[in-house]
Amino acid sequence: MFAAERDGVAARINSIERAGAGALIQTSGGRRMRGSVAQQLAVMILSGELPPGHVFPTELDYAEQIGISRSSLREAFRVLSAKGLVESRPKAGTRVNPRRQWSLLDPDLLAWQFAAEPSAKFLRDLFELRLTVEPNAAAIAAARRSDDEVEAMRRALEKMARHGLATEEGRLADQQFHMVMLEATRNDAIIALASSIMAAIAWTTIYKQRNHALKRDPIPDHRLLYDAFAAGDAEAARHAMAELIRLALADTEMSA
Amino acid sequence: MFAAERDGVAARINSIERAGAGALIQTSGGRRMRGSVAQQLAVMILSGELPPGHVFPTELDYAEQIGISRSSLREAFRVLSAKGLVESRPKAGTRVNPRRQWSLLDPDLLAWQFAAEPSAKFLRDLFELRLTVEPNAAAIAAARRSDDEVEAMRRALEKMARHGLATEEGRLADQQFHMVMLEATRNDAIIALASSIMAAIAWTTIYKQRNHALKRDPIPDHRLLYDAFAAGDAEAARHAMAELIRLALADTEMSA
DNA sequence: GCGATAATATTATACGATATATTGTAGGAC
DNA sequence: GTCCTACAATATATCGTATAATATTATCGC
Repeated sequence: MFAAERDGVAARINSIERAGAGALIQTSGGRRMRGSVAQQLAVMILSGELPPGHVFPTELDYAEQIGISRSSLREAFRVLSAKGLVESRPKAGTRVNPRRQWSLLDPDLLAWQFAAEPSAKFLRDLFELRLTVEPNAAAIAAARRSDDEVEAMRRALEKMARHGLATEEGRLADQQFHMVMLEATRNDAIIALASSIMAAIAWTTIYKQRNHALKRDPIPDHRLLYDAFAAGDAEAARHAMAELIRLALADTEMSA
Repeated sequence: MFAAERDGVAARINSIERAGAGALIQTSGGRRMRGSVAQQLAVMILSGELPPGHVFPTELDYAEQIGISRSSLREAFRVLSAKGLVESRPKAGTRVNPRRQWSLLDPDLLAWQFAAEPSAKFLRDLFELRLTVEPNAAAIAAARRSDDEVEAMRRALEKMARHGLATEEGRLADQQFHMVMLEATRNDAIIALASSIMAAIAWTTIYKQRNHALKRDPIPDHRLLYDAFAAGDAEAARHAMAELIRLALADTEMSA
């Protein structure tokens, strides 16, 4: 009832990557309570405004400074700490961790990165990781898929072709297409990784697409992948997925 | 000063995967404060004792029930929420999320999984992910490595050969060997992923090895990988890394 | 100058009170 | 009879303060 009122795109992405990560995502919509401290702090850290080694003021001071209670600030710090961004120690204060300890692939961190215009370098890194993981995942999936999954992908592909990626329904079908394939790997680790990266990258592709619509027709790549998947041809699936990702990368770079 | 007093192995692993993830890890050493609620709850959820959909008692009741303050319980819930394990909503209470929303690759979650004897299925999934990611990472690294990194890996390999994997120093050198290679990829996303998985898997291999020491000599595999890396031969590096992981998998399965 | 010890600042935890949001229910309109 | 609207109950969200634990820092003694 209220989710539908929000920006459809943002709401959907959120629901894909995490049906609701507590108060933080909820407030990211814009209005609602005045919290969202964790997100704001995270963005400041990720953007480099608060560099590694930076020590925050004491909890009491900082809470007053940003106008929230100490309890709320502490809970925000706990969230950031859980994602490896900061670390709190008695007497020493709370400080920003070195980048190496950040959980960069955490769904929330990914979302927050993209909320603050990710660096081109990081985007390339993500695509390189996709190019590393997903073709192999497609090969595994093709070898293990069930007939039900083939059918589910066929339906998703059909819906995608009917609506096109310019519509909400079409993009949803696209996500479903990839999600079914991921689940066919029967590998929870791969599913967790690929789904969050995909959701994060969907952010950019979608919001870039607002300016100038995608010219290329994405259906042929997907159909090739589907055919390999349906045939259970692992190598063909690997190749088709790699090609699909390369095209997606080219699309985002072209529009950058 | 205090870290050295703890169990060397556990302390090192912790420091590798995250130099100190707040109070939670600290308490996992055994003593210290009576918190560690987040870890205990996480283990219960990961082990299936608290299945998805389970709703916790109200914060007031539950805090009293487990003997901590409501503030502490809330902070613990925030940590779990940040990792996608639970979700809290006014009036509805705090409930366990469906597995699909768990951040399985989070360093802490991995550590906690392994603390509670991970399922064989999950271990296989992780190795399959490693087999997907790391060979390609090795290939990328070989293409981009600097001479300094070759030198650093040579030293690590040498130290590893001198001490053997039965010693603390030898295992540390092993970790360094792999870490240098990962950093040579220049890809933050790949580094974040592979390092946390490696750290998690080191848990099992180490503690299994306490029972019956590893018979196989790991140096030859590593030397092959090093040679490919030093020569900048991407394909050879890919192949060597895949072989190395397969052997590691065979070791853990043999001892299982 | 160095080491042990005490002082101190800051986080960690605890507790009670208030604000706020969501859900479930009841009531009314069509 | 079904749907929508308004309201109330309840649980989380936030707040403010007090106490305990602890790591750093400084001081004192050797």
